[in-house]
Amino acid sequence: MRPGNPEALQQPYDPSRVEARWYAFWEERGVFRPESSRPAGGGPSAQPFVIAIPPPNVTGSLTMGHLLGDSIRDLIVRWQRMEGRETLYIPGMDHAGIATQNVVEKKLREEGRSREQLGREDFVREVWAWKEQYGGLILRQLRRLGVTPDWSRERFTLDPDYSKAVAEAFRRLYERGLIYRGHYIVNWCPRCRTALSDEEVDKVETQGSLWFVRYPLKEGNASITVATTRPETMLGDVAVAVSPKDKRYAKLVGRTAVLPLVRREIPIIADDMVDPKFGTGAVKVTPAHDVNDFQTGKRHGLPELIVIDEDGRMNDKAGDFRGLDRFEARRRIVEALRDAGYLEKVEPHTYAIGHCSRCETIIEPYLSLQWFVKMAPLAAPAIEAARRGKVKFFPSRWKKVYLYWMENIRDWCISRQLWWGHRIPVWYRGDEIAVGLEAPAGDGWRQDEDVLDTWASSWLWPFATLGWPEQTPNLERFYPNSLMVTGSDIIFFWVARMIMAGFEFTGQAPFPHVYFTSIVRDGQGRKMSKSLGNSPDPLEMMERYGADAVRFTMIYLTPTGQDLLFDEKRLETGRFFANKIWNAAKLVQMRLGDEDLSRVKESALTLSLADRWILSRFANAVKDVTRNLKTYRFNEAANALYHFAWNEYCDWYLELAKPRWSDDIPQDDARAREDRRAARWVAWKVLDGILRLLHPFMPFVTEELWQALPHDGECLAQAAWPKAKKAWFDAEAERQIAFLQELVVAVRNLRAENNLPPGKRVPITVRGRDEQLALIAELDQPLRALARIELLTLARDGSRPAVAASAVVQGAEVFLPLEGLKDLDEERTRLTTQAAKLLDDLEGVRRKLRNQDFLTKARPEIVERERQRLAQLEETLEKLRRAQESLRVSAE
RNA sequence: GGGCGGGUAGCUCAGCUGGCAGAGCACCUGGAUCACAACCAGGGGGUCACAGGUUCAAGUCCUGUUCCGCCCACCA
Repeated sequence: MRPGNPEALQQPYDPSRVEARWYAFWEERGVFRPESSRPAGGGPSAQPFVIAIPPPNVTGSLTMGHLLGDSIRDLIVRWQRMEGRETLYIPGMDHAGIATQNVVEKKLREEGRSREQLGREDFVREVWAWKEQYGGLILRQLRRLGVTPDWSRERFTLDPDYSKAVAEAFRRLYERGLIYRGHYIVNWCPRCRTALSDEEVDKVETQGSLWFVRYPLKEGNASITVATTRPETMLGDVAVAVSPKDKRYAKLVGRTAVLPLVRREIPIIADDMVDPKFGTGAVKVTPAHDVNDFQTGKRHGLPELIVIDEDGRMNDKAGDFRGLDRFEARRRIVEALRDAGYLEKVEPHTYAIGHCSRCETIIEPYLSLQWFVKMAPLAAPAIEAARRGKVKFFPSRWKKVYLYWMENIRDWCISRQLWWGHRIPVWYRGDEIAVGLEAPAGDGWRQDEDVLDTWASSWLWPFATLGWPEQTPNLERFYPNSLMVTGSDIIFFWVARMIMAGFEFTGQAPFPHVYFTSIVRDGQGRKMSKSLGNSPDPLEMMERYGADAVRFTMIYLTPTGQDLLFDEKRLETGRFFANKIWNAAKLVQMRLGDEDLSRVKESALTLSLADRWILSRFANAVKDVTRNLKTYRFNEAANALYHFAWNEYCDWYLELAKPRWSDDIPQDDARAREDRRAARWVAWKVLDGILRLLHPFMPFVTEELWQALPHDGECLAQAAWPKAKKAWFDAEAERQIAFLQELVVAVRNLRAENNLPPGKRVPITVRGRDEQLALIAELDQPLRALARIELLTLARDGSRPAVAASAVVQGAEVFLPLEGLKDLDEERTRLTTQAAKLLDDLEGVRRKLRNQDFLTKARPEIVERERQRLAQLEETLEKLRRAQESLRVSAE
């Protein structure tokens, strides 16, 4: 097929022109639909490749973190598609309960309205309106990045179908007795005014105080002193506890203390939870405001006295302190205790305080009626799966983190006191309870007021997006998914729970592999965040450097299993690389001639040494890139491709090819014309291969170039992934070209070290073995160009220039005459330094080879290699010395 | 308190199965050579955190120390 794009390749490369044009082209062709990559006649053995996007928050916009994750996912998706697998990439969004409600409430506040004013129904309507108008920005941004999910399958976690799945999951768990409702201490955010799961609480080490407060006994003058970090909760104290083993307090157990300030009488009890070594060994017990105390209270049948309300203010039970914010109350209470002589002392104390992961407000342990999922039964198969390798983590160390969490799992509080989300599918009528999405028949049913934790819907993502609970053809074909790619920061929130849900609801793991991406940090290693303002705007990055450059660079930079320290300047790597490929393609296009190379058979060509070399290197690159993709070493894959394309194909092959495809080749020189044809074909073939390999990294520029060159097929995005042809591997050609490369480098080096301008052509004499001289003769022309040689003399023996700089390459001597130069000191110094280094190396090798243990114990090929190295070093040194000698002589 | 990861060139990091320490950026020198100055050519730069050990051989494996980062954790 002839070039599809007649437009000349512009220069320099301008990503914005190219990137605007291809997305619609792919979309129109249906490239993103799984059917488009379904292999013809693909039987049941042809396993599809399925991956789901971690649904971004509907409120979200693209961050640098997304840029990495989405680049990696699309890299894999495009690669798998080119491998010929039926490929499905499922897009969608998360309704993100708290986050979204917060955003809309904030907007209302700015408008002087509130959700309470609106009421539940209108508020929810308001959020939907917001979603339609502003939501999903992130998905539109993903198009700019060039990612290719099947948009026709986009899902939202609040879609009717999805909501059905969520309610059904709840119902099944309820029927199995894995869901219960009860009064327990939960993590409460007084600002969001909702319960949270343990995972939604960030613990922050904080320098606080330990207050020692004296509680007088009811009878006598004695007292007992407790230590507390939260004096304000003393208003809710219902007991003082000591360790049953603690002799100091043994005779106080059973007696009654009087709570200071409020003068309430409370018992002194013994309980094992008390550590006699901490504080005074006596603990105030506040069942309504502390998890431990709650359990102690249950054990001893103590009342639960709530003194802080859901806004974090002291309530009516708090007497004089009622209405105060909890921290203000703390100050006042400490003050009052001090004034009344109850405060014994204050010690500095460091401890971890929980903060709301959404709004940073300090969490209040709060006694309330909530819904919970019993997790241990769900964890069991998920633990088993990880242990047996049914689910594998990359990097593997996450397995340990996952298992530790799973094995110590606690029940999950899933009710949220919000309005935006899946309303809990439970209905009440008097003492009756019914579970289901719809109200049961009959009057008087009232639905639970709360909604579900967002993660209690997204944990169904891998199968609810495919139609579960219905046994749809999609579910049948595309479940389980093939891979999950996400950040390790949501391993517990989401990954672990998806695995549990997979087993619980579908009887199998939702995916066999989980790849965790790097966390993107700024140059100083700080996590990128909106509040710090240290995250560059991804859209701006794409405008400035191109989406291709951003994608490539992020992948090129991401270390396996390590954080990624991002610096905008690094994006130049990708931009320059795109430009390099662009220019290489321009050169090749200019030199291809009129023949349609995509129809030329390799077998009809006579390949030169350089051709065989680059095809061999290309086969190696294909192997390398593919292997690194398979093992999730994406940076290595990018690296291998970068270096092959730039340092081998561009730096050497194209240079070697240039003289061969000159326009000046006479009509009647059949051999030269044949050779030109081979060079054209190989240059095109390898470039075509590079574009294919590079396409998943840089989809836009590669599609543009591929279309502009001879190509087979209509669309690079649907072209086949290159194969490393066995016949192309050619160790001999690689060895031979390596020699010539060393030779060229040696000449350039001699020139530079002796201050000869790089442009000046110099006469060079090479003395070496027949084979070496033959090789040089074979590539005579390109060598002259590469090393800027004007006259290349090959000498098997004796003859050498009288005054010359010299180097030794694999035993061959290279001479560069220095007759015209007065000062030979530079060359002398150079030779001396080189000889000294050589001598060092030589000594090392000799020491090794003198070592009997090395000779007997090292693998034979290692010993052999050292022997050869010794011989070569000796030969080189010898020749270097002769060169030194000749310079000395000539100086006299 | 428990666990995990890291410390390699000025900076950011590769280094996979133990076998001649690497890349990009930065720096220095030279260069308008007809794909590319977003380029090309050449160069300097290392106590592989520290201390032991295993091994013929250690950046790589083991032990300890130290510094940095992260995660988990109901001592009030």
